[in-house]
Amino acid sequence: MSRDSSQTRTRILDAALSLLESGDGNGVRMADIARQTGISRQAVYLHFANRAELLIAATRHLDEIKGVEERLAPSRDAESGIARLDAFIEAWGNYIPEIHGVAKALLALQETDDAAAAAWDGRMQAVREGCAAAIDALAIDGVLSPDLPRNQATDLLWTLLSVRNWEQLTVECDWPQRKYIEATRILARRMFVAGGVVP
Amino acid sequence: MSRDSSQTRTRILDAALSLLESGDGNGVRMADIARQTGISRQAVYLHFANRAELLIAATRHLDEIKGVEERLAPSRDAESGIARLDAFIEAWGNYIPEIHGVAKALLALQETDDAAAAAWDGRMQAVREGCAAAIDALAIDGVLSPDLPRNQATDLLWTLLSVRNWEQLTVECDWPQRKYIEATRILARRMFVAGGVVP
DNA sequence: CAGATAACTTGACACCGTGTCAATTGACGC
DNA sequence: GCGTCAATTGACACGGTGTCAAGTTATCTG
Repeated sequence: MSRDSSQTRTRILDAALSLLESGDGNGVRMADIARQTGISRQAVYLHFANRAELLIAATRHLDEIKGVEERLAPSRDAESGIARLDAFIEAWGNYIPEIHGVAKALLALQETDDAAAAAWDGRMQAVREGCAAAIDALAIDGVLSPDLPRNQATDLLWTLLSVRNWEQLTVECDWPQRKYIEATRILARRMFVAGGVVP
Repeated sequence: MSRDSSQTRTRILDAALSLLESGDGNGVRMADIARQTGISRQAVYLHFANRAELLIAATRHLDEIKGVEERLAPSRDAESGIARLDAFIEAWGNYIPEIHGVAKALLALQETDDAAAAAWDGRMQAVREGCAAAIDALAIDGVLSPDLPRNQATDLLWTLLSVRNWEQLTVECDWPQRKYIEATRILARRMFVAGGVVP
């Protein structure tokens, strides 16, 4: 079974991910991925039509490996709205560093490639739904800050939790991951919870 | 004086800016800029060593045209810390849309080009200083939220005011500019002002 | 066992955008 | 007239993506 197509496919994806995670993420060429996989550059094109498609598949592959779904379960099971907000921030905020390499590559591709833009957009919409659910949970509890319409609050939370913001605070400003989570949680509480309760 | 070098230089910069402002900002090639200027592609290279240098010069040129300094004056002249924070958010927040095209191009270049990265970093450090001054003004007034060290508060405000966040809220979420300013101001107040006063 | 099938290889090539080089033109001042 | 300098034309190298064609090798099937 050394000639199994789907096996080579996952080998390519694994190779791509390892290169994207280590390294800057931007300088990963098709030839690099091929070399890392141990096949010819052209063979990569037998499995993926182009670079964008490969990167998109890589993010899906990464999600499977990392298990996003299970990570988000606690936030869905939270009892109160505030607990849900906290759990979501914690789950997503701690997920970002693990996907950062791939995210950055996809983010860079976004400007020039429609497929990549669509793929990234899809993933971000999923995050947005998580934000919306958290905001809704606050609203149901009656603790959502009254001056903010739900969808606006969702937009804001979503923006707050962007990969770029994580990048700026941890990479640029050298914050440890814990502090990032802490600050984001406080910021969200003060912004979205009526009365601005601080833990 | 039709053969004045510096005059052609500014014509190139003007052309580059007009292309960057309209259009996506990313798909602006050297040939496009040359055509828009009305000269040959090679002539552009007589004035700028490479694309990065041209874009950097374009941002400086833009700052001159738009007059950043004058815009920031009100925030420096503010009486109270809170007034200063508000004025700074307003000044910078309303400046972003005007520089957005160039900013985006420079931001995209950042990953691959060191000079572009340095140029962008320089501008962002200037913004950071504005943030630091606003936070300091709050601290002097004794109204800075006590659980936040000054430099951390500065990092946070700086992140809040990033071009990416503006982009996400206005372009992605379709917020009108006014609402962006409003929400950012509220967010900043609740986060940084002790007691979380809302205007 | 023959032969089809599919994965993969090698090598060449087109395309695009950046940047470089050389030879030439034309306006200007001295 | 001569040098200078902006600018032009045209060619070309480079790097990265994507394509194409021909050949190899292993596995399944009749």
